[in-house]
Amino acid sequence: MAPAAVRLARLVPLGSEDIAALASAAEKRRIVRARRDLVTEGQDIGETRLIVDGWAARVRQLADGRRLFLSFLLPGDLIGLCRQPQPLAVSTVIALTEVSVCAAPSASSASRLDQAYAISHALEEAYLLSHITRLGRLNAQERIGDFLLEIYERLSMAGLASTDGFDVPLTQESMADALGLTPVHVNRMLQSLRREGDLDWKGRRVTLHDPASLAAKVGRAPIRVTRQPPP
Amino acid sequence: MAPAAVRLARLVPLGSEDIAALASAAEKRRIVRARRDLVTEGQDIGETRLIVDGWAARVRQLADGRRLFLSFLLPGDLIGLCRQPQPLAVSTVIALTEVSVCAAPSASSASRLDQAYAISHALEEAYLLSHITRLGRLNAQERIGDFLLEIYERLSMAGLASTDGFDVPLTQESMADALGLTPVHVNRMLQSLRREGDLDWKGRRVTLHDPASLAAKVGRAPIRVTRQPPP
DNA sequence: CGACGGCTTGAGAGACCTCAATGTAGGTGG
DNA sequence: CCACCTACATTGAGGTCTCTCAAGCCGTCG
Repeated sequence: MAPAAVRLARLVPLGSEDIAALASAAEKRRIVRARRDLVTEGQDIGETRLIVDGWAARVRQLADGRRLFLSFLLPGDLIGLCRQPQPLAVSTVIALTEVSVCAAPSASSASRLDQAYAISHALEEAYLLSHITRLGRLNAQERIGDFLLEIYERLSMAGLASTDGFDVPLTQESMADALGLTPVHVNRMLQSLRREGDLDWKGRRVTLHDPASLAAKVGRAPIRVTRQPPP
Repeated sequence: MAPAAVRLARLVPLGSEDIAALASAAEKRRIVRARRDLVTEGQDIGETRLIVDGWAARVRQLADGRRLFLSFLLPGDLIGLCRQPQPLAVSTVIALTEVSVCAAPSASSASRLDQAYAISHALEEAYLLSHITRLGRLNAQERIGDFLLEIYERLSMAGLASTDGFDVPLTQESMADALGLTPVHVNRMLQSLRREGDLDWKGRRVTLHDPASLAAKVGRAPIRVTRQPPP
C-alpha cells in the first residue's frame, strides 16, 4: 500500500473498496515542482487533494520579508479539507520538494473514508495547537526536539520512518522558518543536541537515538484525538 | 439581537427562524463560573455549544507550570464544532470570566445556520494561523498590537466594540500567557504603546486611538475567509 | 486595618539575533 | 579532470530583546 493509504487506513480501518479508491485516485496524480504553490492565499481553495508523495508547507510571509511555516503537509495529508461551500484559502501552500498530489477520493457522509478524513482534520488542528505551544513557550532546543518528534510520529503513521530515524528534506533555514528562530541559532542548537547524544542529522537523514528520552527532555506529550490509540 | 446572534448573522444572512432558534437556545443557557473548565483535554468533547456571554480560552499547560493560551472564545463563538463522531478534546477550555453558554441550535446540512457554523470554523482556523505567525515572527510590541486588533475585530463582529474601544477582562498576566511573553515585559511594552499614543488601557477598557495606523505599525493584514467582506 | 491581586519599576542575566566570514559538498562547463 | 558556482552548514564577535528576581505601589475587599 502507498504511504498515503497506509496513513489513512491507520486512522480508521478502511475497507478494500476504500483502498482501491485511494489507489485509483493516486494513479491520476499530478507532479508539482518544488517551490511551486499548491494553494494560494486568498484564492479559491479548489477540490480537496491528497498528498501522495513529497513534502509541502503552509507558509505566511510578512510584508518586510519575514517568513513562517505554519504547518507541514506530508504524504497522506489532505489539502483543502473544508465544509464551507466557496472557501478562500487562508494560507498559501507551497511544495518543499517535488510533490505528487491527487484528488482526494470522494467520501459519502459517515463512510469509513469520511471518518478518516475527519480524524485527519482533527489531527491537523491538534498539530496546529502543538505548534502554537512550541512557539509560545518552548525554548529553541525544546522546539527543535519537539518538532522532530512530531515529524517522526507523523512519518511513522505513513510507514515512512524506520525505528532509528527518517528522511527530512528540510534545510536549517526552513527549520528556522518553522520554529520562529534564525538559521544560525538552529545550527547551534542542533549541534548541542548532537553533542548531548540526542540525535544525528547527516544529509537529509535524521536519527533519533532515543525518542522516548528526547520526548521526556523536551516535555512532549503524545497526541490523541480518538479513543483508540494508533496501533 | 444578542451579541452571539449578531455575530453569526453577520457571517451569513440568517433567516428569522434561525434567529428565533438562536434566541430560544439562549434561553436555556447555563452559567459557568470563572476559572472553571468548559471542556477538558482528553475528555469527550460533548455537544457543540455557543458562547452567549463572557470570555473563555483554550489553554495548554506544560508539566513544569508554563502555560499558554491557544485561542480565545468570545460571544458568538462555537465550542466543540467537529465532524468526527466521538471526538476527544485536544485542548482544555476554561472560562476567563463568568461565561454563559447554550447548546448550539442544530443546523441541517447546507442550511444558513450550518453555513454560518462552517464559516465560524474557518475563521477559527484563520485566527489560529495568525496566532502562530504572531508567536513565531512578531516582536513583543507587534504581538500586543496585533492581538488587540484581532480582539477588536472579533468583538466588532458581535457588536461588542464601539468605535473608540472595547472591554477586555484580561490581566497583563493572561496577555503574557497568550503572547508567549512574561507579565513584566507585557507591562513595559504596553507602556511604550501608550507613550507612543497607540492605545490606552484603563481598568478593563481598551482604547485604540487609530486602529488603522496601529495595524500599519504592526504589519497586520485583515482576515478573510469568504468572498464577501463583512459589512 | 491587613490581605490580596494586579500593576509598576529596577538591575542584572541569558537566550537569541545580526552581521560577516569561512568551510564544504554537489553540480556544471570548459 | 579541474575551475568555478551555488546552496547549505558552520563559526565568531558583539548587540538586543526578553527574562528573572525582587521590591514597591495601588485599589479593592473582607
